[in-house]
This record gives sequence, structure tokens and C-alpha cells, in this order.
Amino acid sequence: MSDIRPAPAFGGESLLFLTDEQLRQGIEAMFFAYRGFTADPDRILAQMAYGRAHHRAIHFINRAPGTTVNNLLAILGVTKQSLNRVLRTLIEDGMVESRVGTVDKRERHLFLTDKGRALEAKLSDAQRARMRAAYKEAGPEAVAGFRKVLEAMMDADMRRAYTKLRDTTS
Amino acid sequence: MSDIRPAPAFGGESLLFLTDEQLRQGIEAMFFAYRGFTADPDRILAQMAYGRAHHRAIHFINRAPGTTVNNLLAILGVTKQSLNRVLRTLIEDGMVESRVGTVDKRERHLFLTDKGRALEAKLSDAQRARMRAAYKEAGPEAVAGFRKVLEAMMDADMRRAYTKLRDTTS
DNA sequence: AGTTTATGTCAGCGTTGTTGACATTCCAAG
DNA sequence: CTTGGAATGTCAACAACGCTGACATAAACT
Repeated sequence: MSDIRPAPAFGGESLLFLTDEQLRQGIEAMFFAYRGFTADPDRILAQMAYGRAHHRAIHFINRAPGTTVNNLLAILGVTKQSLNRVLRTLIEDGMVESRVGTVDKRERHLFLTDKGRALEAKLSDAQRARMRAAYKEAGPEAVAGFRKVLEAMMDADMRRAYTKLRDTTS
Repeated sequence: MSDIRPAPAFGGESLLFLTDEQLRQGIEAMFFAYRGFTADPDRILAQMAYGRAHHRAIHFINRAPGTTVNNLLAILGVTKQSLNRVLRTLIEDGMVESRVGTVDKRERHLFLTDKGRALEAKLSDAQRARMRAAYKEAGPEAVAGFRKVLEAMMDADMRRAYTKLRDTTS
């Protein structure tokens, strides 16, 4: 695609980034990039009979220790039955601790154990390394744009969950 | 996070975008955005007993008509056994046509039928609409940065597959 | 011709999504 | 205080889609 096309006759600014062709490229970029994004943690997880779902649970329990199952459900966007299976194995393996709520005994509050925190660190180190390399290669302005587009791509619910987490110093 | 932090004492330019905190935000943004990215096609697919794997196969057969199973495998990054199941249902349902190769009879060349093309259009219209809205909200410069970071995030193999497709006028 | 390599298919398994049924706990209406 | 409904979480069974292994067929190499 080395041929230079003239700017559209209208729209002044260049709306080239909104052509179907550009959108398709963005879609494919998203697909391939997401594979890279998950590749490193996936390799680690495969060695211990865990999957991506375990990673997600561990990540968000680490981010918000003491969170309830229901809370986690809303963030992960899966059914509680699906999450439950994952949590059960993590608890059995001593990665996660589940404490019955003191004010509301229906609730279970979730915490990472030392072992769980060690795994979390291992996984996120791998993922951050890839991210860091990509950020470094692309530069700060590209990163700002990257974040901006991603936020615009989220559903309203997810954007709320995201900004809420983002603005938590932790 | 409305508190303003001083620039780091070294590194001149601001390497703030490489802090662990920033990287974590990027990771979470990627997670939530990908959900939005797939949400609209997923809704359509769910109504017809198809899943994301069917969408991917349809997308790339449409992009490169006549491609072989092996070729598609390399792009999708799954095993041929996994792809086969999906292709079989698509062929049974009359979405995809599989023609035995003329020069090498081991190969099967894949094409979308009219019905398959109609579904492809429906799915990609939905996905492009979301993408277009996000692009429009973020603006052209953000989009350039978005693409740049995504490309840097891919594995080398995927980047080659991606750029090859990208530079195909189709 | 005979062995090796490439392509694609079939069978079976594991992770992780789904819905349905259920136990426990809380809370509010009577 | 009791009772009925809502909220929270668990258990069971099923579907989509990754995976490995075994295999049939066609091509290629010796």
C-alpha cells in the first residue's frame, strides 16, 4: 500500500482514519495485539493447569483485596457459576482465601495468600514486560492515543468499572 | 487521581508512561476494551449457535478468498483440529465452500458463499460501528498512537501476518 | 516402488463460558 | 416475631473451543 491517495474532497481535516479500510486495519490490529498481550501469562499458566480466567481473578483480587464474589463478577463480566469454579480451585490450591463477611454473612471476602501474591507478581511481571517494551517502542504520545481509543471502545459499564479502578491508588 | 506529581528527577522527557502504575492501567484498559470490541458481534453470533471462532474464520476467509486451511491456521494461531470443527459447521450450514486444490489435491481452498458474505457483512458492520465511534471520539492522532502501540505489542510472527494483510488492497 | 513429508479429518479431553436448581442469610411487611 | 421475598453464593450439567493423538490421502524425495 505505497500509493498515496488524495485527501477527500470534503471534511477538510482528513477523515481518512474513518474509512472502512482503516477501521478494518484497526480491527485486525486489535485481534493480533490481544494475542500478544495474553501470550506471556498464558505460557506460565499452562504449566500449572490454570487458564486465563484464573489470571483475571487473581489480578482483580490483588487490585481490590477483600472484594466480594459479587463485586468481582461485575468486573469480570462472567456468570457467578463460571467464576465459582475458578475460585474453588484457587482456594483449594491455597492461592486465595475466602472469609465470611462480618456484617453480612452471605458475602465472601476474597484475599490473596502469600503464595497467591507470588503468582500474581510472576504473571504481571511477564505482562508488564511486554507492555513496557511496546510503550517504549511507540513513545509517550502514541501511548496517550492508545489509552484514549481503548477507553472510547469500552461499554459504558466497563468504562465505569475501569475508571473506578484506575483512580484507586491501591 | 487528581493529585499532580512532580516530574521524575532524571530521564528528562518524562518517563511517567513507563511506570508500573501506568502499565497496569494500560493492561486493564486492554482487558475492558477487548470486551467491548467483541461484544456486538458476539450478540449476533449467539443467536445462531456460533461463537467467536466462527467470526474469525469468516473474517479472514473474506479477506483472503481461496486461502487454504493451513494458511488460515497460521493466521488464526490455533490448531488445525480446532479450526476444523468450526469450518465443518460453517460448510454444513452453507456459509463456506471448500474446493479441492487443482495443483495440489491435498489442499482445500476456502470461499464464502453469498450467505456467508451476508453474515460477514452483518458482523463486521456491527464491529466497525463500534470502532468508528471510538475513533471519532478519540480523534486521528489518538488513532495513530493506538495503532502504533498495538503493532508494537504483537509477536513477530503476528506482526508479519498483520502487515501482510494490511498491505493487501483486497 | 518405497519412505518421508504435508495437508486435512476424526475422536476424545480440559478450560471456561452458559442456564437451572438450591441453601443460606438478610430484611421488610404483617 | 414470623413469614415471604430478595440477595449472595454453591453445586450440577451442558456447549463452545482450545488442546493432543491417531489416521487417511496426496505429494515429494531417494
